[in-house]
Amino acid sequence: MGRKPCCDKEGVNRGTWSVIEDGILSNFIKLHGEGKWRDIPKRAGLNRCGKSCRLRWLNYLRPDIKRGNFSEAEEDLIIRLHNLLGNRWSLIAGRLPGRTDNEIKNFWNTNLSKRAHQDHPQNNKPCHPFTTKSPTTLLTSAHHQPSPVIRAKPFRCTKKIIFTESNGGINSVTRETQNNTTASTSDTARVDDLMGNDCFSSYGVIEDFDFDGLLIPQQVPEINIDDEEANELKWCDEDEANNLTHQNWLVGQLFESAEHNDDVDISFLNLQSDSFMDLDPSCLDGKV
DNA sequence: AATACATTCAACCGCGCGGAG
DNA sequence: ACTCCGCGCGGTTGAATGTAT
Repeated sequence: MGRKPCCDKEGVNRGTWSVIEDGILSNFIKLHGEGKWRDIPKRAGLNRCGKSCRLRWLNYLRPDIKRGNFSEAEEDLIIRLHNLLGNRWSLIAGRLPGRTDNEIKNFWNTNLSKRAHQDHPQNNKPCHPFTTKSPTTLLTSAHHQPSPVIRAKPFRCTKKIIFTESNGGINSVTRETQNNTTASTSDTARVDDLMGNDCFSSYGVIEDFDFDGLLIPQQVPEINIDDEEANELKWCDEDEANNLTHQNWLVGQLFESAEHNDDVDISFLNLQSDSFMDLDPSCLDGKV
């Protein structure tokens, strides 16, 4: 049985939206709100597909859309986030208020991807799949190939505590992520947790992982963490990080899975090259 | 001025996911 | 456990526009 089409394509307007159609859709959504996209064309009196209405509203008609050229700060953030997340445009757009995933995707494809290719011609591949190499191999190869892209993969952990810097003080945010926890977080929220509003400027400590000291002392020996902190992963701002390690390797990311709140993703951040590298899950088998 | 070619970006398309029943 | 449905996502297309010849 085939998939039911989103609408009857016969006799439905397609292509560029007219000013009148924009006005009808805007007014309808302002009055009745978003959602039920399949019903909106009929209710609003538009001869359009519901999907087309949704796209037009989200990408163009929403009042909070920011139009115009991307600033340097926005470009920089897009590049960093693309490094981290790959082609997950909706997630990237979630970090850029007023920008849509479609706009960012177009901007990347027409501008930034070319620049990235010029800067690192060997790294123009799309987001690579999660590797099965050993962590040691990963660390070694990452030094030679400084800009791999991570694909987040979940790891199970038992608990984490994150401290975030805010308004000059330290606010603590505690979350217990044990098996069968039902709390959920969006992808955007988890990126917020990890990156802060200023992208890598936050300071935090993540602790109580059942990693048995696997990661820090053995796989990232350059990091100055003593035995008592063997189960503690740190992430800091760049100045702090440069003071911490001669080779500028630092555990940089921990992702809470949106689907499984008891899982996290781990990657390493190379602060010299701003590149990320993920960790082979097999090394954690039986450890977590 | 006319034409060809390149670039941009709004819009479309198909697929996958999650919730409801 | 299964199907159906609505929604959102990422890849792709093609019309509009810009630039070169």
